[in-house]
Amino acid sequence: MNEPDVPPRRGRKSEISRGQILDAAARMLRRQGYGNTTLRKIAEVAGIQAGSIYYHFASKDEIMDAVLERGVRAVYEAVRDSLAALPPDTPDRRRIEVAVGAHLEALLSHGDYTSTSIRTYGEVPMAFQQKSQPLRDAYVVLWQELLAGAQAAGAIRADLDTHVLRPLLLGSLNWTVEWYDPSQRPVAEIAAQAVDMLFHGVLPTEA
Amino acid sequence: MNEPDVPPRRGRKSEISRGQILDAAARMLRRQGYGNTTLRKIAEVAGIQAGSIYYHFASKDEIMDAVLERGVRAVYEAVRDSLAALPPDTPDRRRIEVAVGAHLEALLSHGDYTSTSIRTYGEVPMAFQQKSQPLRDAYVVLWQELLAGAQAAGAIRADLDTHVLRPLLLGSLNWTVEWYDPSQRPVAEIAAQAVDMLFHGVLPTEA
DNA sequence: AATATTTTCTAACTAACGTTCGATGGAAAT
DNA sequence: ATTTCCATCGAACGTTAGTTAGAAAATATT
Repeated sequence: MNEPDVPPRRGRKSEISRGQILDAAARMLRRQGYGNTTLRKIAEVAGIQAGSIYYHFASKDEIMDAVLERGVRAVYEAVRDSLAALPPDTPDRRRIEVAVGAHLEALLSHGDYTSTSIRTYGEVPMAFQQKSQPLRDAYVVLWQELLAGAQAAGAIRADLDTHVLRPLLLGSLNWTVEWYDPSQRPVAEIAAQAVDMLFHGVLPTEA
Repeated sequence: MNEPDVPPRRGRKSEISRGQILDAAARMLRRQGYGNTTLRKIAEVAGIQAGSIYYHFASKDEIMDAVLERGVRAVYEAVRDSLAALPPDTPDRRRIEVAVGAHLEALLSHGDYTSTSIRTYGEVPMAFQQKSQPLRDAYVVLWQELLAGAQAAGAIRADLDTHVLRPLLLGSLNWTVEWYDPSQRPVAEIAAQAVDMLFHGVLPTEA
């Protein structure tokens, strides 16, 4: 019904169910949070029986792990790749602009995984916050180097602390998952105004 | 301990326990999220038995309600009062600066209630998101009027959409509950840089 | 067509949840 | 000293959570 046109020759239907379980889990996590997401509801959304989940995953935690990791990875790779695709001599301002756009686009257009990895991360047991921690750290480093590099090159004011600038900026972007409404504005418009404010501030240009 | 100086004559020890239960709930909610916060753990932290909670609250939901509402109210009133305390002729820039400072101060210094009302709101059942919704709406209106008024007075660039500016700004501030570390910097320093960035942007002042 | 393998279902188990309620201790009032 | 009322305890209830295991169905292999 919703399989790709070329069904895998040898016995891998399992992948399809596994994907549906993850999709259902990501959607439920995003909407109802960790506390109200039960295996039975996930199974219902995925169209199978609760017990059947255990053929694909060893535990509920393993599902959470998979969803969270996939979310962070999607954002991380989107930003990293969009930066890597730029010509080597791209000015720092442009690189920041691209990174902001890629981050927001991945967050808001790329399904439930990314939103969930932002919204749900703070409320899951520490035990499997740690599983995706290396990726999260790598992502922070990516931004930190981008901003610190820009500052060293003179593209960002020298009197700002990039260790404050970075979380303030990323917080502003991350929080969009709580309020952004696709029916109101395109993502690009949010990104454009965010970059505009970041660069020039909100005060009118004066004498 | 935290009562008014005139202890109630007749039998009001109940208030103390009630406060301890709320404190415990707020702390647990902040650290472990809604899903992993159980009545038995709250009772344990509060130093009483699980069943005893029901002498003070009718249900778990009532506790959540109380914690959430108290959190939003603290932030709302802190910002509202700090604005009301300003002289009537205070320029818009200064008013925004004060509001940002009050919001951050309430969020980061005022205990677990405010942080929880930010972090946990998105993951509780809609049924009692609605209880604190009026207050939340009022707070949004407060900011919206502050910013729109400033823009009308020419203190904010006319080409910015305050309906995008507001959530971007508040998101940046709200996200601090995820990363701010009191042992690193005072809150005022974060507030100062946030306002600086908001007003002037991060680009160097050029010719 | 028969067999072997992969996937799902059904039904149950245990633990923990929110909640209830009668018994119990201690402080205030008589 | 006795009574009254407030606050807590302790043990239990019904429900639902995550999880398990053997039977059954679906699919692939020969």
